[in-house]
Amino acid sequence: MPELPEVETIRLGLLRHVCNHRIERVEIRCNRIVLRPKPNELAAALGGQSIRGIERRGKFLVFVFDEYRLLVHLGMSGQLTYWDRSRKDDDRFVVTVTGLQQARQHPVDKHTHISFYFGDGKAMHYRDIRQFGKWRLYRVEEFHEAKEFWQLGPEPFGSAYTYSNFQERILSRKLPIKSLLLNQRFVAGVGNIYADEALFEAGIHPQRLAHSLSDKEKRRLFKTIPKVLRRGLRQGGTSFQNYFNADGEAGNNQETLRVYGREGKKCHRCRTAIQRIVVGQRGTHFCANCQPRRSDSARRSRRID
DNA sequence: AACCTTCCCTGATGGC
DNA sequence: TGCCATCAGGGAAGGT
Repeated sequence: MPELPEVETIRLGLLRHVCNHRIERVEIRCNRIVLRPKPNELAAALGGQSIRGIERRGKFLVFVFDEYRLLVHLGMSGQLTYWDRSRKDDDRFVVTVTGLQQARQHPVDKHTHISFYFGDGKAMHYRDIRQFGKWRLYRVEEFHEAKEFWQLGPEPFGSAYTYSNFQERILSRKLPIKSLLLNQRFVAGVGNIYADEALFEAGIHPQRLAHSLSDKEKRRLFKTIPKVLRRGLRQGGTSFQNYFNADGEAGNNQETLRVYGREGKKCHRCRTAIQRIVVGQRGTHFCANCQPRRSDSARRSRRID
């Protein structure tokens, strides 16, 4: 489940390896991955092109070519890794246990759907077990048609991420705050893990309706979103199942998580058992003591009563 | 418009 | 040991 920190980590790793590399040949083996234009057309377009840069917006990677922009969304289990003939493949790549395992570079297997071959024994492989990833190639002059990209909300580390805008767009929303956080048009790059973590840090119950948050709570949430994302980025991302960086190595952020994946374990802050519920069809983890169902102000007025 | 549900997919897991 | 049902989840599409 690559979210902003994972996608950014992959971007930085790939950039080191493939920037200004010329693609000699594109091999596309998938038949189900959402990919536009069709495989042979996409392969033909990118053959001979050089990767001028790699950018990121939310969970999208943008490969920059002279005449094209390639949007890649890794979905649930997409992996982009660099391959170099002079480095040894690692047959431990297929991971069955979560945690600290290292993947390293892997040979093409049945889940490796797309490969860029750069020549001289170098390549970039796209592997995607659940096939929820999406690839979309645009000519530069048609890139403005990429709705899913241009409709993204503000980048949490960018200048467009301001509190006045943030609170304004929460006001009228009557869905659980957790669901709003997962909406990429609200804030770009937040997924299930970091949504739970940000709500914990802000002390807000995930089922609280967005419009019911007090100004204090909104301010806390506004701050904790970039905070937990930055921490994830510093740790090289969260490796639970399928995330590995461009060199096939796991991240370390799973060890700093306060609630995600910690059902039944003790809250680091108050030692209450972490609970798991379902909100908007997504597994949601929280501490019932640190994240009360009632807002601060509601509890105050209740006390006055 | 906003919100909710269903669906896509494979591997891990647990019950029997 | 094996078989089968269930679960995980980002986001598009369809329904209310």
